[in-house]
Amino acid sequence: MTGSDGSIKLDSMLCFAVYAAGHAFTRFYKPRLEALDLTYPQYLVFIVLWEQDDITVKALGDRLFLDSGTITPLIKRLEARGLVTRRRDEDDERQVRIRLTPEGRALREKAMAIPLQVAEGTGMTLESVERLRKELLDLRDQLDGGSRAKVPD
Amino acid sequence: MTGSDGSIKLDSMLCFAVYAAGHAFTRFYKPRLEALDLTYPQYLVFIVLWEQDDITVKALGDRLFLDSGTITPLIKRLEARGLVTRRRDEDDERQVRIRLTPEGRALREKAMAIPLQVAEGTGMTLESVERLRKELLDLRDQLDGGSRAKVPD
DNA sequence: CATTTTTATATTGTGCACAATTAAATTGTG
DNA sequence: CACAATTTAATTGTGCACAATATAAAAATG
Repeated sequence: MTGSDGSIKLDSMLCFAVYAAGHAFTRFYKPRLEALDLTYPQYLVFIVLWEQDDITVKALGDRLFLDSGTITPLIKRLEARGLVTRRRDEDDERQVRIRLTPEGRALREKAMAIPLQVAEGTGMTLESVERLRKELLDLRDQLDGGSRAKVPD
Repeated sequence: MTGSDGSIKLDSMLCFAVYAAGHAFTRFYKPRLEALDLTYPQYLVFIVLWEQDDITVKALGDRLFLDSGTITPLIKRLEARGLVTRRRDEDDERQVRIRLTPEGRALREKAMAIPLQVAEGTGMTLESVERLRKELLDLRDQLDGGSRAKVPD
């Protein structure tokens, strides 16, 4: 992270490598998501909804590590396009449940081609992808779990 | 990336691991950058400027993989706070050169403590940090270099 | 050397991302 | 049960991130 003189070196910083790789992924996805007319974060929301329909804003946020300030407007844009519906839970009116419309469900077919393109785009083997993914998962847990994980209060 | 039924699984996607780790880093840096009153992207700009002062907007963008649409307003905010100056290059008036003010240069002292905190925050050895960093660098190059690197036009 | 082409920066508009705040519903507690 | 504390979403405001476009300067071309 620092040179021998104590200076901070961009090229040796892990955070910058993560930051730049993230942008590269977004750029890579952009043309592939144009057929679906989705942004990358919107695509992630659909992946969650295709896995589990009828989910609350809270659960969606927990899954994607995003809060309502990000999710609410994103979902409203999808709702305006008729891809999802938003409805208050009848038993707990604090919660808003997100559901796929038939149109939103149908997007899944168009999306099926993308994972292969991404796999090819990374130029990595399935094994090295899996290893890297796991390392990043541990890193994330370390960074926002911190010491709490080891010493619970 | 996909399950045996062809479904897309968030938990097996490398892109999401990168995305989530990036947000975790930003969250991790936030309280540490409060003493400098800088955002994470602003901090990256200063790291470049501390390495090489008197740099053009273009060169800064190349270094951080950002375009003028991102950098120009960011720099203007730093200029408004008296941390940097912007001036057209005399020999090539298309270019704008960014320079540190004494105040901007002084921030470096306050920043020196951060790298160690981050190193501790990751909970990783220097070797594994370096290995992961390099893998992400290759991934980034693959993703936005693509096949062009091998077959130039 | 006039004209095209390229390069560098700025601007506008859209969409995240998140802190801080607000509002409403639910849960916990005396 | 009353009332405090917690939970869930939405809202407001700030700051990236980037596509598309505009503008001006410099370089390339015939």
